[in-house]
Amino acid sequence: MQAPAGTSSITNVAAKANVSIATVSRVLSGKRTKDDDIARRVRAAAEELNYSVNYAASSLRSDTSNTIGLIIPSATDPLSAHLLDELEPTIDVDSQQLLLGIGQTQEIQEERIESLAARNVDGLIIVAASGVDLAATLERYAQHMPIVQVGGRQRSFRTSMVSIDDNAAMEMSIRHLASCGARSVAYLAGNNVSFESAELFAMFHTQVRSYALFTSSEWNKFGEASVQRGFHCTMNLFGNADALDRSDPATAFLRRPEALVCCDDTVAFGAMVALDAMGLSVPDDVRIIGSGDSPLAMTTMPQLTSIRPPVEQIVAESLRLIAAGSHSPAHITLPPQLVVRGSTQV
Amino acid sequence: MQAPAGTSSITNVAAKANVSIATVSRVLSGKRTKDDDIARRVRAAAEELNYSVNYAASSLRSDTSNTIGLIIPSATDPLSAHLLDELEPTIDVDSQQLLLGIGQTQEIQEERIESLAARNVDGLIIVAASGVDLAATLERYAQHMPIVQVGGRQRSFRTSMVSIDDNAAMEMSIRHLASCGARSVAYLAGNNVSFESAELFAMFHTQVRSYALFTSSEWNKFGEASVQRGFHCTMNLFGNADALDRSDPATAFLRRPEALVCCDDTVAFGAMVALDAMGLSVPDDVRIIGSGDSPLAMTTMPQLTSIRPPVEQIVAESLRLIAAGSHSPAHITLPPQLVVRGSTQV
DNA sequence: TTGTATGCGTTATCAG
DNA sequence: CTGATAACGCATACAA
Repeated sequence: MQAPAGTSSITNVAAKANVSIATVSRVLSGKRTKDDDIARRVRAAAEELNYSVNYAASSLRSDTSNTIGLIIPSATDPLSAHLLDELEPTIDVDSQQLLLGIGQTQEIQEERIESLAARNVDGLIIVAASGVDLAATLERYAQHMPIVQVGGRQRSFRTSMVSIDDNAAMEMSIRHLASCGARSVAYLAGNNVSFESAELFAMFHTQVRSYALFTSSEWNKFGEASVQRGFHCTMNLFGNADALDRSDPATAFLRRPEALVCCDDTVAFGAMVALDAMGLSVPDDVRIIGSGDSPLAMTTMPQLTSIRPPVEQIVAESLRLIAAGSHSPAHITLPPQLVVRGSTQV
Repeated sequence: MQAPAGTSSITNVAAKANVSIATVSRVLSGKRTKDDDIARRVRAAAEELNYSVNYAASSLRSDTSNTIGLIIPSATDPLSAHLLDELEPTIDVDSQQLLLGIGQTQEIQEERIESLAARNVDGLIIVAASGVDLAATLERYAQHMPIVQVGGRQRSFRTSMVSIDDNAAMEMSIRHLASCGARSVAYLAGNNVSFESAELFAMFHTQVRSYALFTSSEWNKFGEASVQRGFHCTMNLFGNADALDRSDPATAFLRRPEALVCCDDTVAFGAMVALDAMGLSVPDDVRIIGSGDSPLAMTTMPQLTSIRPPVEQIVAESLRLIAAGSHSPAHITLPPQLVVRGSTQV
């Protein structure tokens, strides 16, 4: 029967191994290189007593909490959920732990930053909620702990930033659509309050021109990321085009898009439902690209081509920057991956 | 300019307020009732110095970490995500923090339990991954900290349990379908390796009989929770029934179900796509009920009726049990809610 | 009610 | 490399 953790302290281990507590501390924390009889005795004693360090004491003395903080807007936010799933197993290997804060608003996110800073986390990773600017608050803490912002645009020279290259994603998307034979394309863009959406909207037009595709100002709308929005936008786009098509099939692609770029997978789902309802075929009549690579993207018919955020690299880079400390902030931009599936290819 | 947290300790506050550190500690921790000049001076000094307690020291001294642990199988698991979003703001109000562990397998979940126990969390909430039995591991720690298991079936008299009354959900579902005019019903059940699925399968049949509905053993299948599974099962169920229907419309409901109960919303999504593809109408021809009340349930056409887990109550009860301590474990079963939407009602 | 003094378990320092 | 000891910041028993 094992003794429960917390029952025994370093003193018990020291006694059992016939060494001083200092030696036990050194052996178990790896600050002692040799692997002689003493080291073995200490490890054996610790094992037998089921000893594990008291983190409170360790943290108090060494001023490092073996804890990293993560702040996200919501666990139902796909990017945040993926980050969580990727981050947790990655950090736990070297016996660190994850302290989580969740908040959608500027006020709550700032509150969480302060809470986690008060906990003396060894590093802080933040996914800012849409429309929230944390630069001022973060700068106040940047000298005391490494801070990594994931996504977003606010630039600070005191905090690190790991962001996703959405422009590259747009380029990849348009290039792919062109190579699939699409001659015209529409963009169901994100919410227009955000600067990012506007920038992507411009990038869309740049790339469309660059690949000599056609688009129309009437096709491209800002809006929320929901299935319903995708459905309604698509119904409006294609709803009364059928009659026109018959007039001249050769120029039909000028009256309705042969491809849809969606700001989000859910929008793409709605679009696919609408196209199905109108008897249009994906990908033969219309090619569709989503964004986020949600698990559901693989479960539609056909499966949805989607932009996958580089979560593994984001996590790896964030942890690297945190390990590097707060005195070497860096701004890193990572390209996402275009996962090609049936919605753009036969 | 505010001084960053962690710069000043209780000693600084005591000096500035002209009192002893003991008094500061008592005032700030609320163990001193009066609100006289001393209390005001202390609070003012703390505010001015932007003081916040050193949790490591506090934890070491008082043997309580002001931290509660949560272990979930994955952040992309809908129930876990909802739990996170509900739990985090609820606990943070009294300045506790959330330590998160994620693991899909027995081994990893046990590892997380041990890690969090070593961190001396004030309480542990666990969503066991499907097919994982943590009873043995949990019992080892149950005397040292309050443990609440959410969902699942393993019963232990040392740990608390808050579970969802799936049987009640099934009863509500079948009753609702009967009241909507369905005469026959099929069940796209969950994975058959789990005891819960088998029990629910039995409950389905009991309720179907109780409401005098018809079902067929060929209709009801175990399977995974995915859109594709829902799609294929539904295609098989209805695919070749059209020809038969014309033979005798009065008994058509014996050859194909007029309602579908799905173990998961994703399965229901797949079923809706399949029905749409076959030209069958929801809810006129077939009524559909999902489970989980995922955000996407509101974005289908028509919107999906679904079983919503009582997340708010789960969180409230879990925290109550943790506050009550480890010496009063309880088993609580909470009824879910049937959210009626367009997929079962016109 | 207030202040003084002790100890929580660990790591850092320093002398051997 | 090892051991003895100080110090981390706080909460609390105890004395005033």
